[in-house]
Amino acid sequence: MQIDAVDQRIIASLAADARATYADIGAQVSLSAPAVKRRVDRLRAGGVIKGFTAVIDPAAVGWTTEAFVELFCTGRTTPAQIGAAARRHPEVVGAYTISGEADALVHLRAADMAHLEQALERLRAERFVTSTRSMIVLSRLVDGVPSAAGPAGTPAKPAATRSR
Amino acid sequence: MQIDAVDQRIIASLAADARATYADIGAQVSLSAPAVKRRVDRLRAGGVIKGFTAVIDPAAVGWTTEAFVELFCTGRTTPAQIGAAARRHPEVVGAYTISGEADALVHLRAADMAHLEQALERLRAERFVTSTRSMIVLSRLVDGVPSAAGPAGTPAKPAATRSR
DNA sequence: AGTGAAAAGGATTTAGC
DNA sequence: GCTAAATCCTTTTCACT
Repeated sequence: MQIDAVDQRIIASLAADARATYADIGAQVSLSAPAVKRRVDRLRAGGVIKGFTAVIDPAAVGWTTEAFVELFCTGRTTPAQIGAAARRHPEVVGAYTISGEADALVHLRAADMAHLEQALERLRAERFVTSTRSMIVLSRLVDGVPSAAGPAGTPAKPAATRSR
Repeated sequence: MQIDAVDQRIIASLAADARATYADIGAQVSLSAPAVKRRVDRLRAGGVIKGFTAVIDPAAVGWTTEAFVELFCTGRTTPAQIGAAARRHPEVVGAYTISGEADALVHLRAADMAHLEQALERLRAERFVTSTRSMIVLSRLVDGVPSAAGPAGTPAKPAATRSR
């Protein structure tokens, strides 16, 4: 899908405040409200904008314990299998296949240590998991609060990627 | 701050669709639109809802390369120092102090490998960083798309946390 | 193809209760 | 927290470039 500079700015604006009115966004990008809506509709239909969500303080809703878990899997385990398994556990907020020692990295969020341990047990019970290595989150320093200057807000290829 | 069961459901609804109208949310939780707005205003003021954002497909905006980097720091490095440093780099979308071998885990998102390498170099140049270990993301299996059944959508302490 | 203007239908928000 | 009313936004249609 094709997205131009104006689309980029609309995306940045929505990332910073998903409840902004089309008129407000239009003022930022010098477009009328209907024009903005048409572009947003197009971006949504094209899968560029996957949805709109509220940024919640996890602690405030009682999810105070977080961990990243490296998964070591049996030889013939597909990413799809890992993904399907990860989605079965509500505590999983992120899952990635990775290069390096481990096969996958799973981001867990739980109510407390006991809950986290329980989720971890469930995860380890998956047939393809041979072992795990956990990193408990002690403090969240930065966490996906798009501050208009984040990835979505900057040009697609910032600065340039020349090698040195 | 105090949040009741109705607040929880409103949060879940907004996490699933931040652009839902107050009337729609009200229909889900059996409240009138103004009542929902008052609660949302209160939740925002109390910091429970930190904002509203669009969920963007990183690939669509040209950020195709992602990595998790374990940071090993010098003895007397504070979380605040690491957090401040992390926020200086726009490629950082998450940063956490963790238990285990490393001191911190940083989630990076970049346009391509060259850009990622450049960001990593900048990060390694921070005075308190002694060494790093990178895990390149090969595929994103799950990534914070609150499907109404995620953390924010479930009761604060799901199931119970009894030990076995 | 894409934009702006206008009108009809809703949503938000401020009241009063 | 609800209802009601005024204001503002959204969304469609249509004409223009």
